This record gives sequence, structure tokens and C-alpha cells, in this order.
Amino acid sequence: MIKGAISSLVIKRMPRYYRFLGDLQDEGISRISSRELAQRMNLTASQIRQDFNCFGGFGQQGYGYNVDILRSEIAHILGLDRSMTAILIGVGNIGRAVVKNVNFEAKGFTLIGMFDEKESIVGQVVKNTPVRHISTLDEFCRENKPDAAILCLPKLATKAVAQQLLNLGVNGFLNFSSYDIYLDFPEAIVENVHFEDGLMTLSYRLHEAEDNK
Amino acid sequence: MIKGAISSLVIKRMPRYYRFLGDLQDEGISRISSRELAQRMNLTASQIRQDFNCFGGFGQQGYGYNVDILRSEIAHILGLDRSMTAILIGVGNIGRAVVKNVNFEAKGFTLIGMFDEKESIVGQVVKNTPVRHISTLDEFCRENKPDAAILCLPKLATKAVAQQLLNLGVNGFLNFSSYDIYLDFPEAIVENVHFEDGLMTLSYRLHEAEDNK
DNA sequence: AGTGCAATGTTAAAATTATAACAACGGAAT
DNA sequence: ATTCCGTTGTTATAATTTTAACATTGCACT
Repeated sequence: MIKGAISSLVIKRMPRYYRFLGDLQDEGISRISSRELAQRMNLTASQIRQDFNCFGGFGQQGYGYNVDILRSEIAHILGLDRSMTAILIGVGNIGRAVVKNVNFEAKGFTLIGMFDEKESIVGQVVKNTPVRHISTLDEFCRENKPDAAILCLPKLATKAVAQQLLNLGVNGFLNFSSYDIYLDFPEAIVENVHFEDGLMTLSYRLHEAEDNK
Repeated sequence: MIKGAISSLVIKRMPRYYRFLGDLQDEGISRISSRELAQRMNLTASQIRQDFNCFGGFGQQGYGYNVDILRSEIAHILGLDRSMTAILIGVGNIGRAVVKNVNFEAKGFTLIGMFDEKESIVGQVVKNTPVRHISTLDEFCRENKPDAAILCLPKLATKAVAQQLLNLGVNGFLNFSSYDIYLDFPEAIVENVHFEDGLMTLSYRLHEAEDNK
């Protein structure tokens, strides 16, 4: 039972809960209260209960939450238990790193195609998926209608490719380039991933701590 | 002139401004108003002015902001113009990808050491830095006092290594493992980077959009 | 069966964050 | 020199988010 629109702040916390509950499973813990979860995760018990209650609440009064159930509920909320298809564009440095390190299958995504413009890369098989030439992208998308595109392209190419894909009916994007995609197209769903941002905020906080000495 | 404590939400937006202003420079744009910046970045002009005014404000009334000046002010706020030393621990898949794709120098960080436990990796030179055995970590840290540690370790090792480094006086962490570090040590500054989170929130939003059809 | 305890779901209050409004400023034009 | 226009810095309002409070529920124990 989902009530109204969920705040994006709540959504962004869900993957963290999901991850942490997995750790609890590894520890063999099968039951936890919001109070203890809060302590462990550096949150407040109130926030945890509020977060879960956005989706109806999965706990039992006087008992707490069952770790397995809670985790699979979150998986369901995030849609990890439903299957979607994705293509990856740009099989260079970043593209390879992403394919190697991101577990798409575990998140419900099946990689059905990879594309690059470099002839030396086209034809290679990465993770059981052959790399196709970018010129075949249109045809491929019309035939296979992928749900999402993982963009691992250089800055300049990113915007154009995103627009091309939008026109082909692909409107989910996971963007690993350092260029933020801004598309004024309401259907478009874009997640920008910038690992350098963490380095910059770390820098800020380190200097802040230093200055306050 | 910095007034009081800055909200972490403001800090998290700074890298994005920094990036976008770089794009504007590439386009040859040297001057911009908060209104136009807001349009381009999908924000409100109010928020932009408020954000910059947390640090004193860098604009000129009736004119707007000078792109070059604004960007370098943000760089200064983030501490990118001040030098810090960092070590990287775990030179496996993720570690290599991070070294290849993250521009530490441009963010003010100098990589002074890399560590791994695998004998086959130790001795290799990655980005002009030799990989040392993890057993030499203590000695190295006592001698060189690195400001930050980039953790690219498997889940299980992460917590222990973080604790070890804390004891050695290293208290800035950029953590790329899928394990969130929770240290109840007030000095510790931790930034967790989880690229899979973006995939999960994308999944949520895609399914949400689908369900509302 | 009845009572007490523990922890949830929910409602209310506080705090924070974002948006809007406006006054102050500087440059350009007359 | 004066007025007007545009845009900032700043103050005030609105909205959101977090935290706290509490009533309700189900289990365990006697």
C-alpha cells in the first residue's frame, strides 16, 4: 500500500537500507528494531519508521522488523525483482569498469547490447554480450526497445546520444559521464553518477576540519 | 566570508555547479545570471543565489556572475586549490578503474602510495605510483601521514582497514566498496560512493513511470 | 485468561530547506 | 547628472523534512 508521491529523499535512502540489510543477513541477524537499526546506521528510529511507512510499514508491533522480509520488500519497492532491459553505450575505460563492477542482473537489468564507435572494440565480447557498432543503434533500439541506456561516453557525445535515444523511445538513463544531462523532456528519467563528487565533498570536509583546528 | 555552518545539501550541490561552470567555459560563456543558470540547470534562481551567498556571494548586481571567477571561487570553497595527500588501498578491479578514471590531481589530491595484499600486484607501477604490500601500511602512514585514504576493498576488509587507518591518524575516507563505513569516531570523515545506488533509483523511477501509465 | 512490555504505525511539533519578494546597487542611456 | 533597468544580496514566507510524542498492537509470561 503506497500512499501518494514518495519524496525523492526517501527513495535515495532505500538503496542504503537495502545494502545494510544484506549485511545484517550476512551476520545472521534475522530480526531488528528501528531503534537498533538507527544506532547501527547513524539515523534516527523515527526516520526509519517514517521511511518504511511511506510504503505501508513492514514491521510487527512489539517485535520489530524481519530482516529477510524487509529487505525483499525494499527490493520490490525499488523494482529489483522485475526485469528490465538495458543497453550500454561507450565501451572504453569507464564502460568496461562499469560492466565489470556493477551487478546489473542483481538489480533486475539484463544487458542486451553494447555499443561503441571504435572499430577495434566492435566485435569484442564483454560479459557474454558482443559490442556492436554505434551506427546500428537505431535499428537495434527499434527492434529490441530497451528500457534503459547506460551512458559511458565522453562529455561531448553524451548529450547527442541521449537525445538520439530519446527519439528512439528509450527514456531511462544512467549517466556515468562527467557531463550532466539536462533534457527538457518530461518522460526522460535520468540518473547522473559522478564519483568525483565524493572526492570534492571529501576535500571540502577535510579542509573544513583542518581550518577549525 | 563564510557564515556559520553550511548545510550539507548546499555542499553537495557545489560539485555540480563546478562541473556546469566548466561546461560554460568550454562554450565560451564568460558571464551568466542566476536566472539563466537556473534555467539551464533545472534549478531556481533563488536557490542559486542563496547557495552562493552562504559563502559571501560572488556576483555583481545588475550584471550577474563572471563564470571564471565563480568557478574558481567554488574550487576554493571545495579546497580543490589546496594540496592534500592520499593513498589508495585495494588495487583490484575497482581500484584500477578508480585510478584510471578519477582525476585526483585536478581535485588537489596527490596519490603518494598504493597498497594491496596480492603478491602478483605488489611491485606493479600504476600511474607512476608503485603498489606496496599492505603489511607496510603502518610504517608508510607513520612516515608520510597521508590526509586521505581511497578504499577500493571487498566488503569484509573495508571496516578493518578503515579502523587501522584511523588508529594511524588518517581520518579522511573515500570509500568505493559496497559496504558503508560506520565509525563512531567524530574525527572520521567518510564519503561513501555507491554507483549501484543510481541504478536502483533509476529502477524505482522507471517502474513508477510504468505503473502510472 | 489477564497483565505487562516492547516496538510499531501514526499524529503532532520542531527544524530545516526552498521559494518568493523586495530593497540596494551599479552600469547604461538619455 | 539623472533616471531607468537588470540582477544581486537579503529578508520573509511557504513547503518540506526530520524529530519527537503517543496511542495501539501483539506477544510472552504468570
